[in-house]
Amino acid sequence: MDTTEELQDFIANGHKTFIPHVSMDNAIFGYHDHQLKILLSQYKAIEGYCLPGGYIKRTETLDQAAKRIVKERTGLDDLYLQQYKTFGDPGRIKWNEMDFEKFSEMAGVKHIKDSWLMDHTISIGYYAITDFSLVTPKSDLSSYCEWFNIDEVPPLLYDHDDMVKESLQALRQQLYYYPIAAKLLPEKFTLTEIHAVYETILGKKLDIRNFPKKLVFLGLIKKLNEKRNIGPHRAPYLYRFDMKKYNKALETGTTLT
Amino acid sequence: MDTTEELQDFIANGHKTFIPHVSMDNAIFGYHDHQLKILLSQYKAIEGYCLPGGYIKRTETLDQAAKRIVKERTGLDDLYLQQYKTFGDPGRIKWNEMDFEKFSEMAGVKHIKDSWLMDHTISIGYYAITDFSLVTPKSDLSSYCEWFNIDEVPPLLYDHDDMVKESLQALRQQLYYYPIAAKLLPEKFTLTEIHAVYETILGKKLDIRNFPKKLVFLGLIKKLNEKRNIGPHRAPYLYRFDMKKYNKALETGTTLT
DNA sequence: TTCTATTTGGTAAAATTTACACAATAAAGA
DNA sequence: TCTTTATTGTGTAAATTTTACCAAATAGAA
Repeated sequence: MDTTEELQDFIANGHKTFIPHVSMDNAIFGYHDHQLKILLSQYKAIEGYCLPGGYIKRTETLDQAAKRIVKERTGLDDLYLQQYKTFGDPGRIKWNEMDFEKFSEMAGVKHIKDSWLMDHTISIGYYAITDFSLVTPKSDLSSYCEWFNIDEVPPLLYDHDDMVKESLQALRQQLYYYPIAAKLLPEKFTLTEIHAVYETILGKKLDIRNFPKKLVFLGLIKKLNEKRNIGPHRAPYLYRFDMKKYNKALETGTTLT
Repeated sequence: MDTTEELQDFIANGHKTFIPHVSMDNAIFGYHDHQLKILLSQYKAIEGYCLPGGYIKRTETLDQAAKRIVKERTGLDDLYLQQYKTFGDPGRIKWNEMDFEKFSEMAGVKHIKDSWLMDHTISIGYYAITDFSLVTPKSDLSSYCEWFNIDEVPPLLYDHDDMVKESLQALRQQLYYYPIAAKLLPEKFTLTEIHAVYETILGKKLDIRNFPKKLVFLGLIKKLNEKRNIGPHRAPYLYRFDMKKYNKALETGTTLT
């Protein structure tokens, strides 16, 4: 939403387009060159950071909603997306009087408290991950948006600390099963690059010599007959993901380490 | 709900107590003596089976809601409960004219279609598991409830086939990490008994001699200085779960097979 | 006392994971 | 052209874990 009119219409009539009482908050992770970040947004009316979120259209699937909301913030279409948990404890959103006042003022709407937005709302959690160098976070009328290093995330509003913790846990687990790294690397990549993806996301060291063995043995990545010349030293071979093998491994349940 | 009055009040005023647009459907699994079953319910007004479900009170947490809904059907308090996925695709619930008519008639309410119940509703999925020999399924005014063998589940209404599939998958995965078997066995049990739990839930054979090794090695179960005399053959030792070790294993991420 | 049915302990083989060292080589600089 | 530098590629032995089995132990029935 970029104009006050749109926002006012959303407050007055959004419940006709969107499912009331149900929201979606997305943990959008970004990886690039040994760094893991997460996208946080800050409402202009309310002090503090939270995960970027939105509402679900009555006509779209949950996956579509997640994709749309993530695209609104990142401009990207092709990220790895996964539902991980739904949050709905009573009192998960706590606004004080000043929050209401500021929001009322910002939106130019009087009876905010009576709005469909202010009734008890659960939140479906998705996480996403992409290369953050491809993204210019998009702010809108009511919030700024910005990347934070994963170990420099400030305390967040509502139950969003939980969300970050649980989504990161889900991401780390699923890195072993799903071709997540494929969305974070160019089509052809070196072993050093994919090694860095795993080390950074998992937050621990992995032996560079042993790391590729199983990946190659299972056929999940394939060595190409090409090298990349990147400096005064031996040139690394390039590799590529084999999605067919990955899907087969998913079915049979074979897993890395 | 056991009376027509209660049902009518629920239809007219339920949205004040419960969160509208949000429901909960529970895959309640039952294990006993090599058998895995699931609890299905059949509306009296509507043809076909589905998972037992309910709505979430505005004052309770999601876990509390799941516990309450499961208790309504099983009478039990102490089952293993876990959220696994939320479902919310448009058109997930399809009622035809006859369904509306029958339900109207059963409830004695005219304008069912205008009710809060009939608006687009998402469903939070929990699964539960317990010993089915402890349970007498409770039916109520609008539905019967009954155990089905897991491999004899008929096609279900709505998106509930998906729910069974995904919840079973989650159960099987989590059996490796969480002390689920502890809720399915007496406090003291034999290796043969716990072996049967794993084989039955996972749906595959596990070598009886190798099976206990890791469980015992990790200290998750502890051998007692007691035997149980059950027939004309060597008496098996009894074992007990060590919950402290289990929780420690959960934190450090050690896993079975 | 013998027999039956089941449990238990143990061990060798196979598979997987871990630890670790040095040769190969692209290109920058002399 | 040769040397130097920084990184990548390959291989193997050791340690650990998993798998596949056999034979002894034993409670109670016959």
